[in-house]
Amino acid sequence: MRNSKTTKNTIIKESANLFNTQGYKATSISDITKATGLTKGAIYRHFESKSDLEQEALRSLGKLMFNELGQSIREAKTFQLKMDAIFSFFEKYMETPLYQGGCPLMNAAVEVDDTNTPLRQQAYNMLAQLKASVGKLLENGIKNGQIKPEIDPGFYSTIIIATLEGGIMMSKLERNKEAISKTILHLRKLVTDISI
Amino acid sequence: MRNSKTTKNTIIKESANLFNTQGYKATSISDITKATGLTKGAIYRHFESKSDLEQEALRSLGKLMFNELGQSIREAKTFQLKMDAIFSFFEKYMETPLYQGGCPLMNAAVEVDDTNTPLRQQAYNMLAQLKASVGKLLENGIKNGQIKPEIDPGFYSTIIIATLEGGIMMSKLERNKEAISKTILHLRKLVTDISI
DNA sequence: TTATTAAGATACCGATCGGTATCTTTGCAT
DNA sequence: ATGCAAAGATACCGATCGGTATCTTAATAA
Repeated sequence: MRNSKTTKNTIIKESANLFNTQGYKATSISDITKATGLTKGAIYRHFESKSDLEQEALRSLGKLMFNELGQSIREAKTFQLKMDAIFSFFEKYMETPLYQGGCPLMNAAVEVDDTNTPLRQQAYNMLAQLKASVGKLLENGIKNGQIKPEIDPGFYSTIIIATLEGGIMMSKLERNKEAISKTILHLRKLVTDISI
Repeated sequence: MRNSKTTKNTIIKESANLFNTQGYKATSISDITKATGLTKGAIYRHFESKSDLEQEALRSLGKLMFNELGQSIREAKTFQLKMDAIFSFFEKYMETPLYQGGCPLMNAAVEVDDTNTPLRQQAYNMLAQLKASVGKLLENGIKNGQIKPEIDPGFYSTIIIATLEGGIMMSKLERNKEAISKTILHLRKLVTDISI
């Protein structure tokens, strides 16, 4: 019947775009009806509440992000190339057609960090997953003798993510790639420094 | 008459706290009446619109930030100590009584970066000012023979700010100082590296 | 002491918020 | 072709939004 799954996905995609650009609280169901061409009644048939939709939207953005990131990493064969893949992924945040509004992790994190909502827990989990991914890469780099064994994966994954996210924030505000490009240049040097 | 200036300052301070924790759009005038004990009529006697109040609140947060930062820097006498002053200032963001909700620059930036509001321009100016401050410090360090002359102040000020802001975002989300402490440890090493 | 005037309170405005009860339409199984 | 169940539209709910007109209260100058 007017394919339920398809429309649900449409709602998630359109609302994810709105949430990620305007913010979660600042985006109304009315905004989503305009973006989807559906009515409020139709939307509430697929989602229990706005909070429910927010969570599904962020989950969708997270999947998009980690799928793309994971694929890029998998395709790169050496440690240095895998790190490069991460860097170019984040550099493309400024113009990626994957989703608009910048990094979904940062957007959600800054909006909800002072709350105790399901969305906050979700953002927290996204950050943990990202840290684990980068950390795992560094661990493997050590195992394979590509990185100096004395480096701490937990430490460097934090440094790398913080630098990237900060660079994205600055580039989004300045509306050019300067900041993110500089931070990535710096991180490439960092990777060289810890490489054998 | 019931000191106008004092009440205006109260409104700015209380609303700044709310804006910086809950977000600008997510904070209603009603929230501000509850926080100040004043009525809507009283608030609108001092501010033309909510947007006006938002701008004055962010301006107030910016002043607080730059005054405190500027004083810490002025009190430190060597380049390395001045950089240290910046780092400890940002490390204290997690628990400072100066204001709640984390870095006002990042909070405003992430909320408004996809808009074309006066608030966005204000956040942009704050970032420019912060970059200029750190850049100036690096320039002086070169002049005084404390930093290697080949380093680019614009480059390093971007790196330093991005890393700090990213660290704050992570620490706010994780609700502990781990991330910001790690990023600062990394930046201290960076400062050592570019020092003579 | 009183007149003046600014500060603050009260009561309201239309619009929009998230949400829902109910009706209509559509696609599919029979 | 027809009955049925699911998808979507319509019309509404009370609450709250930003904002304002008007009234009351209080500080000050005379």
